[in-house]
Amino acid sequence: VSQRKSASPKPRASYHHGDLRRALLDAAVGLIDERGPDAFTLRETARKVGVNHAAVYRHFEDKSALLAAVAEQGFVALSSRMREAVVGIPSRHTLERLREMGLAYLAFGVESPSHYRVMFGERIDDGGRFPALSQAVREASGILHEEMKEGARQGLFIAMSPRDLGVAFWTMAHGYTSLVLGRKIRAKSPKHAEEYWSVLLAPLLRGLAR
Amino acid sequence: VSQRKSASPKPRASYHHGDLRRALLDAAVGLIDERGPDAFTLRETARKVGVNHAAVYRHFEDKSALLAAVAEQGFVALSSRMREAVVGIPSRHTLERLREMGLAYLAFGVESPSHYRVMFGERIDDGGRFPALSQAVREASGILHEEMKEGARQGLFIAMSPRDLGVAFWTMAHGYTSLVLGRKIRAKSPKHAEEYWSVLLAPLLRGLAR
DNA sequence: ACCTGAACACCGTTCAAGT
DNA sequence: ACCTGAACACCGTTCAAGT
Repeated sequence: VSQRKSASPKPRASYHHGDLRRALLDAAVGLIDERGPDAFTLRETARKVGVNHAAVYRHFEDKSALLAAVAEQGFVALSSRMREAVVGIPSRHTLERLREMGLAYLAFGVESPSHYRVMFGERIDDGGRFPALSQAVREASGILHEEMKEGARQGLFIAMSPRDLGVAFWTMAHGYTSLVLGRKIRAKSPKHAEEYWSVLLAPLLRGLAR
Repeated sequence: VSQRKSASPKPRASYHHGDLRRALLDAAVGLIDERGPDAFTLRETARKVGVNHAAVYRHFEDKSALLAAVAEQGFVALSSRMREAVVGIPSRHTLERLREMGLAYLAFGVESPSHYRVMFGERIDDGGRFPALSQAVREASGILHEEMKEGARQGLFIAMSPRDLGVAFWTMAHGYTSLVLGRKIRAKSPKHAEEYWSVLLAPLLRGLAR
C-alpha cells in the first residue's frame, strides 16, 4: 500500500555518495519539473536521492541555499544558451545576434521552467547572501550589455547607455517569458510562442534603433 | 514568554464575525506584506484574525482558493488604478494615456508587492479553476486592448492588431515591475524606479508608432 | 568526513462535535 | 450557519550519536 518506504529499487549499499550535492540539485529540479514548485521539499528531495533528510544540511545551509544553488545553475545555463545562440554570427550583425539571444532566452525559459521560476520567483539572495548567485546574474546581464556596447559602437542605437539598452531588452524578454510560463499569454505551441515573441520584440528593436 | 497565545488584546467575545472572508483576505495580504510570502500560512492568517484555523475552510475551499481570491482582488485593483490614472485625459491623447497607465501599473506593483507577486507568482487557476480570477485578468488586459483600439483608429500605430499592441505594452510593464520587485533591477528610490521606467518604455512606444 | 534517528515546533486538511 | 478541538500525515531545522 505505502509505496514510499520501498521507493528505491536498488537500495544503494551504505557509501559515500559520489557527488551528493549535485544529486540533490538534480533531484530538486526534477521534483519541481515533475510535480510543481509546491512539491519541492528538502525531505522529498532527500528521499528521491535515497538519503536521510538531515544529510542535506551537510551540503546546503538551509532550504534557501539549495534554491539559490538551483538559481545560480540556471543563470549559468542561461548565459551559455545565449552565448551558444550567436556562435558563428559575426559581431557586426548585432541585430541578428540580439534576435537570436532573445529566442535563446525564451527557449531556456520554456525548456527549464523550474529553473526559470526559481531564478525569478521569490527573492532569494536579498541582502547579498549567495554572492555566487549575484555573480551569475551579473554575468548573464553582462552578455546583453556587451552586445549593446558593440551595437552602440556601430552607431545602431538611439542615445541611450549600453547598460540601459541591455536592461530594456532584458525587461521585454523577461516579461514575455514570465507571462508565457504563468499562462497569462496562452501559446498554442512552443513554435507559436516563439513566433509571437518575434512579433513583440521587433517593435522594441525598432524603437531602440537610431 | 510566548506572545502567541495572548496575541489579540481585545479578545472579541464569541460571535459571528461580521465579514470573516474579507478579514481573512486582509490578514493574508498583511502577512505577506509584513513578513514575506513564506510567512503566509492558513494557520497564521487565522491566528491574526483571532479564529480557529479550521474556520478558514468555511470561506475558502483550500489555500489555493484564498490565494486566488487575493490575486483576483489584485487584478481588480490594478484595473481601477489604470482607469483612474487617465481620468480627465481626453481619449484622443492616446500616447499620454498609455504613459500614465504604465506609471499606474508600476505604482501598483511597488505599492502592493504582495498582491503583485501572488497575481503573477505561482500559476494558480490552471485548468480554469477560479473563473472570477480569469475574468479579472481579462478585464485588466482589456483596458490596454481598448486603448490600443482607439490608438489604431487614430492611425498612431504600425500594422499590428490592437490585441498584440496591448500585449507588447503589458509585456514591457510586467517585465519591468517584476524585475524591480525581484531586485534584479535596483532602484535607489521609488522616484528613481519611476523615471527609469519612462526611459525604458519610451523606445517601445516609439517602435510601436507608425 | 559524512550520514542517521529522534525530537521540536510548525504546516494543510479533515471531521465529529458543539452553539 | 458558523466555529472549535483533536487527529493525521506531512514540513524545516537541530543535535547527539554512529561509522
